[in-house]
Amino acid sequence: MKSPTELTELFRAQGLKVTPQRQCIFRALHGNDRHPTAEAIHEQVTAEMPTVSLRTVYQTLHDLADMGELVELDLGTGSGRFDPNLEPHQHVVCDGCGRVYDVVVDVSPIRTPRFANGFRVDRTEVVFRGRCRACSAAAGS
Amino acid sequence: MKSPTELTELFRAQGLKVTPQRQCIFRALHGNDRHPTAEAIHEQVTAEMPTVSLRTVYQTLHDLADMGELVELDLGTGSGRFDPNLEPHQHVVCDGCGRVYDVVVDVSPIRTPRFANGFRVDRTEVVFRGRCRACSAAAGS
DNA sequence: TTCCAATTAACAATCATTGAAGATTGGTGC
DNA sequence: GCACCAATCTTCAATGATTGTTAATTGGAA
Repeated sequence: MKSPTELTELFRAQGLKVTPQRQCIFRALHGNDRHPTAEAIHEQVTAEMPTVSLRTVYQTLHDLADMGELVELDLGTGSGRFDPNLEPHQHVVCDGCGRVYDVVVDVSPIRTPRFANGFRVDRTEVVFRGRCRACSAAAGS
Repeated sequence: MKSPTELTELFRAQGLKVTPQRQCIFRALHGNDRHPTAEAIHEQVTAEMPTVSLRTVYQTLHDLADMGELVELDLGTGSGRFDPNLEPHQHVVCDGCGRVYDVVVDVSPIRTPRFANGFRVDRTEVVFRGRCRACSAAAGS
């Protein structure tokens, strides 16, 4: 994702308004590697601007995703997550607490299958699932 | 997933009751490679037994998943899906219609990363996303 | 046939997300 | 600076998937 300053310019260039709410959301996302949910961003934003609605957060998050500045993730943790990291990378998901971490692994050795039925593969996702140390200890086993 | 007959024995052996509802659900799942949602199974089941509730379908599906006879999938298509195919395989998901297909690809060349933070990886999922022929045509591009 | 724990159906409730509508406000043009 | 209008905001209702609760029903062992 671009920096808040660059996003401001980008929004203006597209005829979109740069509201204080949006700027606050930009800041909450910038450099955020926690794969936040809309709810998480909303909490962070309302700490600074208590009146911002969850609806506005969803709206802006989707706007950014549509512009390609964010990637929306559905990793089966119950709610959508937003990733400002646009570099090629994979995700590690804890089955216990749902936390998501980044990893960079070379997935090029996976040969993309070709399908007789004309399915066109756009992208290959690799997800590593397991338990973080804390959840591993908590769950026993 | 085991056959309906084997599941009947398995349930009895575990002190669980084998009701007509459950047997009907077993049959709906047996050999089903469509990665059905609970809703889809419910439709199939009510065609035969109109009074079976969606709640019962969810319950039985989760019971089977807990017993390891089904794998619950969350592929970001809006609702959970259930896969009776217990062989190692991967999924192909259409971004347009949400349909899910199976593929077998060798994922062994992916080296499971080791983490300094003690994260223990249990399994590696590979998902191919794109569009089936019909959705590809419909979306243009 | 009896009996009880397991199961069921019905219904309310939850959670994440989206739709709608009226009030507010960036920011361009004067 | 000021007016104006489309873009944006908040509020609140609605949706869809899933789960909790409870009272009634029913497998299947004794």
